Amino acid sequence: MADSSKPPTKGARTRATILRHAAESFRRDGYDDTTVASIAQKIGISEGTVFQHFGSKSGLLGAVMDEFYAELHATALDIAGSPGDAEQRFRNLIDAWALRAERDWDLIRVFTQRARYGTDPELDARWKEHNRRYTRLHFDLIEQLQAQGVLKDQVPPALIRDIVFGAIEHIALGQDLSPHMEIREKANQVVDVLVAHHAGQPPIDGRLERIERKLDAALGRGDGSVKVMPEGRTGDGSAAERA
Amino acid sequence: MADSSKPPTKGARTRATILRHAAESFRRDGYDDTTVASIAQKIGISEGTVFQHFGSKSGLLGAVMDEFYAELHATALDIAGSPGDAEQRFRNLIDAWALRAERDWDLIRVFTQRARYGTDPELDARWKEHNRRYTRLHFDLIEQLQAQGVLKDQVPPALIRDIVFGAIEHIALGQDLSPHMEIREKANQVVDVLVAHHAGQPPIDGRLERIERKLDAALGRGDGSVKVMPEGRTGDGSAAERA
Amino acid sequence: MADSSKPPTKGARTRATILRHAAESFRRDGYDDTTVASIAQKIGISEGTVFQHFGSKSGLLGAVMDEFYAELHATALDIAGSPGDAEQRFRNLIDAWALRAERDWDLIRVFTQRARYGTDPELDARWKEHNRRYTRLHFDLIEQLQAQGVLKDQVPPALIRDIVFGAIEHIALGQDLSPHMEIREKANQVVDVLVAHHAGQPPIDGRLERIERKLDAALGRGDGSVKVMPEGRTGDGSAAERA
Amino acid sequence: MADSSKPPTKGARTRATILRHAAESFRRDGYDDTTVASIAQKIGISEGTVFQHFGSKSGLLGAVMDEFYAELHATALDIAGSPGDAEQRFRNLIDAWALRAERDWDLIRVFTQRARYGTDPELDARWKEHNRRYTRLHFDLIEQLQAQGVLKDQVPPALIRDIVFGAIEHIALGQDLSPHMEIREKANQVVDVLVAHHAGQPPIDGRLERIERKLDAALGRGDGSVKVMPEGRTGDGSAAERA
DNA sequence: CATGAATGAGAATTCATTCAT
DNA sequence: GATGAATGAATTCTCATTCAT
Repeated sequence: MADSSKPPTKGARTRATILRHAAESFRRDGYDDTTVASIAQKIGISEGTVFQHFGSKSGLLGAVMDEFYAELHATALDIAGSPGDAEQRFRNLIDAWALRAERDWDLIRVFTQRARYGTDPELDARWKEHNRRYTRLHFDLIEQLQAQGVLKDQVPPALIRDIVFGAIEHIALGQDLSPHMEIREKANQVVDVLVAHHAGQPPIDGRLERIERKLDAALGRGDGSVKVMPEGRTGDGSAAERA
Repeated sequence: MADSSKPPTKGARTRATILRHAAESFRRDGYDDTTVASIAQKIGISEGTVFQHFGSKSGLLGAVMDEFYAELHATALDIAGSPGDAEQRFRNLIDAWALRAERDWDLIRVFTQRARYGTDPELDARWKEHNRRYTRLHFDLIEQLQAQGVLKDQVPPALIRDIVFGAIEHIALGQDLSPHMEIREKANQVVDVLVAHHAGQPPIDGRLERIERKLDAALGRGDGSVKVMPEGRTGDGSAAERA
Repeated sequence: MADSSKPPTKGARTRATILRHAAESFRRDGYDDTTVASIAQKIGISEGTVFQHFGSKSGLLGAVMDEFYAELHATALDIAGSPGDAEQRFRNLIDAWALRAERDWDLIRVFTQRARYGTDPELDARWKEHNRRYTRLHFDLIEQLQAQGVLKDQVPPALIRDIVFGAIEHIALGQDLSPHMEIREKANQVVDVLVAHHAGQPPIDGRLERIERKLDAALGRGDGSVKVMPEGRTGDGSAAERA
Repeated sequence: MADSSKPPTKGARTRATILRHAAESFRRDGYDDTTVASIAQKIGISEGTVFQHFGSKSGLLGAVMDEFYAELHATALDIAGSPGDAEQRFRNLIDAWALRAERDWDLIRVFTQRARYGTDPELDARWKEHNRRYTRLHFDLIEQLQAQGVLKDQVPPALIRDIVFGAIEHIALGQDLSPHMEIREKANQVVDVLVAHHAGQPPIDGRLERIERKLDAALGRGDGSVKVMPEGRTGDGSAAERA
């Protein structure tokens, strides 16, 4: 998608300029209240030029979408390919999306309205394609995490994806227009809910601590054995029982 | 919600007819591709009449929305007020919504596109109001369930709501146009994910209680720390044990 | 087509006004150089009103065409139904068309260009229907005349129609823009060509008569051989004569 | 007409290619629905190139027309210059045109619509010039045939031309889109109608013969003054009679 | 010769909406 | 309550055409 050759044709530069201004306008005014004329005028080119490059207004939105997802996907690829903890990479992936939603929700909102909730099949198909590619990265990680027991493995990966993305969207939508959205934070919480060892354990943890303290008190001991549940639904406790 | 007066004025009947056809048209063609003229024509009335009754096209959509939510809320009220298990009532509530989504997604889609993703503040406000009223029922139950330990209580109720509804929407959107949508089934799975005793804890809980009781007994104490999960299907095992 | 009820609705009056001005504009500027805007403006109505009444620009042309043919057909019906000589009625019919072509060729030219030579199937169908109805009158007379021997009966009626109308069109086209077109005269000649006893004979006939009379006088004879060709191919008599 | 120089310049080849595709497109889609862009694209050249060669879209149509008439005229010249019967040559000429109409009516239709019924004076002038040159051949033959008595000589040659071509056009137009058009056959019938000895003259002939016989008898002579219609299938009888 | 980019001037529509009757 | 007529503003999109390179 990025042309690595140095000299951008005049056409390519025009194209990029249009794209930039179009995105801005869609963000600010929404799709319906953006007119091709206004974009062209602001750039100082002819209206026809826009149509020559993008064919139609919705084609223009499509191109803006392409660019958005190209960038998003590149970032996501970096994260997914980074070394280290699968869970962390998954969290980073989600966080990257949440960050994006925080920063550019107005644009995402337009994509969503026109492509997914709209009636333009072409645009919808285009969005779906982007999404498939993008979500595949998550999918892979989800499966890995399920294998590791970090994510519950009886939940279909697609459902986990729906929960994460659906919830984030709902959250973003709820905070409509607020300047300081806390989407990232909430997105993180959503992941917490799904990650097994976080999944409501705190209370258990609390109780475990209490119990441990009682035990310690009763037995006169005091070590750090409480970080039980390293992987999730561990039969571990049974070991204690057995004892 | 239901007009208890018996003789529906001629005007009222016209109004109802318009509403019915408008809903149908919105469902089938979406908002933009529905014209007031086409609705009027199909009914055989004048375009002006529609405006007489609803003021504007978006007012008409608003009215369709009102009707939809009136019915939805009535159903929800019934469920919420039904006797029995809070969890079951919660599940029924969610299921009712999922059922609705399965049956009438095309209409919900229009509401969402125009009210939530759209730029009409009035319509959005109207939707928000309906949603608030509707979601309150869930909210209450969520809080109850958290108190009962069925739902993790460290997760803010609003987040749980966002997860449930967001996920369902995502699912519905994904199954676009498919005749046999499995929204209900998936919605149920979403709830499962959120309900604590499915989250891997049950075994732990049972053990914890046992352990704590034993300890208390051993230590000669008897506080109420165990009142956790009064409804949870977990206490059971312990009861058997106690016996 | 003509509404016999007296009070023309306001709508009907508007419609008629549009029609009148549209015809004028099509005549003067042709189809392409006529804009709906200019028509509306000249009348002092909104552009939208024109579209409300006629749906589209080509629908407007269609309506103009309808009116043209309605009038034409009415006239033709009168002529066809008038008492007297079939040949005369046929000639009058053709003459009426030629007169029309002389007076309103600019409009007919537009019909022809758009409906018959154009690419709008709807318009073409509309024209064809009018033409069918109109030409049927000629057809009937042609058949009658063939039965009477006035028109050669070995020529298919449709061909006679094609010759007459085709030739007139060709003539009209050739005299393009000339103010004093002699279409009627030429149309008459075309019919002469087709009518057997006129088929070029008149001048010859005159001479022949003269010659024959002189000869008879010179030879001292005096039979009735001059009533030649009262109906058509009368040469027969000569056989009798010979005898 | 044909470029006798052997090595066609690259430019010339491009020109020819454009011409060929343009003709094809005009035929298939008509003038309005043909875009210069589509032609260029199909050939794989730039839009500008087309304008380089033909100056304008209507210039392109003009060039296509030139080519068409060049070929047509060449054929016609051959026929007109062929040895033998004038009537036969006339018939062949008409037949060649009818054949052309059968084969390439879609293109002729475009010429007619744009040049003769259209509003482009330049194109019309161009067409008229071609037509003049082409029709002159017919004209000459018509006059010859009239002198020979094959065609009625009191009918102006121009009218005969209008009848023939007008009728053929009408016929072609009527058979719209039909795959097996019988234009040639009908065109032949049209000529039959015009050729004297078919046109009801036999009776006149009969009388002329009679008269001549009377004269001969009266004057005691017996020359070949009957040389009228040397080609006509009629003179014969008289010869036989004379014998 | 050829090109690719830019243009620009419409022009036809569409439709929600108003209002007198 | 209902209607029919009129509105009118706003917008997308089309394409032949030009021109610098």
